[in-house]
Amino acid sequence: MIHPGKTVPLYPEINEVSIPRLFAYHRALAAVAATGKTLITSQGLAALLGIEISSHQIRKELCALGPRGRRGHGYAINPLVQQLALVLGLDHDWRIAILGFGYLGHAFATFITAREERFKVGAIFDTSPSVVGGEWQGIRVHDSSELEHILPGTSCNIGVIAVPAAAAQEQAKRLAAHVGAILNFAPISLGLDVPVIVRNIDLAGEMSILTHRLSFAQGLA
Amino acid sequence: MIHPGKTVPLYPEINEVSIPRLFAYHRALAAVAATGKTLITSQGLAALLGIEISSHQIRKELCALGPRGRRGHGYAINPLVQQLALVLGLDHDWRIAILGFGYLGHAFATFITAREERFKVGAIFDTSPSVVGGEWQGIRVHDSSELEHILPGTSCNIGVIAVPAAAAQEQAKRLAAHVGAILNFAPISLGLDVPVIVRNIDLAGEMSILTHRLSFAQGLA
DNA sequence: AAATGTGAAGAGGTTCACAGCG
DNA sequence: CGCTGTGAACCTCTTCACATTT
Repeated sequence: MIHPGKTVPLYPEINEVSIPRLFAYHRALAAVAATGKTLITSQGLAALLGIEISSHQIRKELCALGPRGRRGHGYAINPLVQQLALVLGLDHDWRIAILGFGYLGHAFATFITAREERFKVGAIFDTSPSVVGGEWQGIRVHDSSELEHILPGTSCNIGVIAVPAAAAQEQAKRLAAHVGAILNFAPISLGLDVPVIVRNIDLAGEMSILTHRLSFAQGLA
Repeated sequence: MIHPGKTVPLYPEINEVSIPRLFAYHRALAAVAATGKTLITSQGLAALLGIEISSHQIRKELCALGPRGRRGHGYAINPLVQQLALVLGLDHDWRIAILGFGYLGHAFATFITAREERFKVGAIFDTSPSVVGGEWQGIRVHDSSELEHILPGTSCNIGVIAVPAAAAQEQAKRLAAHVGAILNFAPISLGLDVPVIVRNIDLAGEMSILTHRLSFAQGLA
């Protein structure tokens, strides 16, 4: 049922865990569209993505965006790409503020801008004199003390915490006042009192999964 | 029931998602143990970790390792730390082979060795002449072509793929012949035919969660 | 009395079977 | 007939309530 007055469909019913998959669908479909193909089936898309995702799941997740397929034929690629871009917020650019421009910050900036053209780096901050004042892709690296001064003029709405753990808490607090979402690489839980969307990347935790499973595998042998 | 002859308890019933939390418990408890405390309750541990984990969950997960608490009192810290170390495989060192020593490989090496003393970098490979032949913490950076020659002598059992997407597939295949587990930062699904434990770090996917949720939040406003 | 240990209920996500359309 | 759309079963993980033990 569509409520009168509500013309923009929202998608709260999409599982958070499925978002990265939708992102993958979007990439794959955009690539296929570029070859001139206009129609694809859920099985065809599954084949494109490798063997890890079933056509069942693809259908379920695409259907959650609003039924768009033609039964017996498949999905028209172009509308689907546009729909996915809309749901993922990839119909416009995102400016990212990077806090901490050591190896990690640098790696992230390079990776993410190469990966998705909608992701731009809008501001870079660091505290090290050897980095501050330099440039990356024409973007000045500012001293972190200037954050409040610089950030409002950059229209960044996503921040990335790539500073050492000791500095993360304080810098995250200051960052949270200016962005709506934070990707955090620091191994601490940012105790933020402002409502901000936060994702933590737990690299040590990922490693511990590997060591646990390897230990268990060795125990079996 | 304990089977005769099986003296080492295995822990297949531990949820994979709980492993990073067990790792966090281990860290926090080890830190507390260093202060001289010998007893802690599930609530006390929850307080140490911040507000994100309930004492209920901590009890459930600790209990899955085998009941070790004293009702009415709490958990003896030292045995618990040892038990966690055993389950996580942190009772011995792990040697990590890093493929790709650009900014990401460098950042990962620095981060992970600082984070957990049991994680050591055992080998580093790259293809860039500007990096190959150099050293990091006394470890030589080898040319990737030497992988088969060097890796067997390093006793590395975990590999990290930090190379560009274009090179990831081929390098992962070669790596998989020598390690039991791989942490993959490349945005492709490594089609490996060897049985290897793989964890994929999907940074673009994490970003897409943020953009989706931000878009949705803006749609509400 | 105080905290653990644990079965049961609940929530979230995936897989399945098949109904529904083109 | 082919492929999508979808309710239901299923599985995994979290939360809860309370029995149990010191």
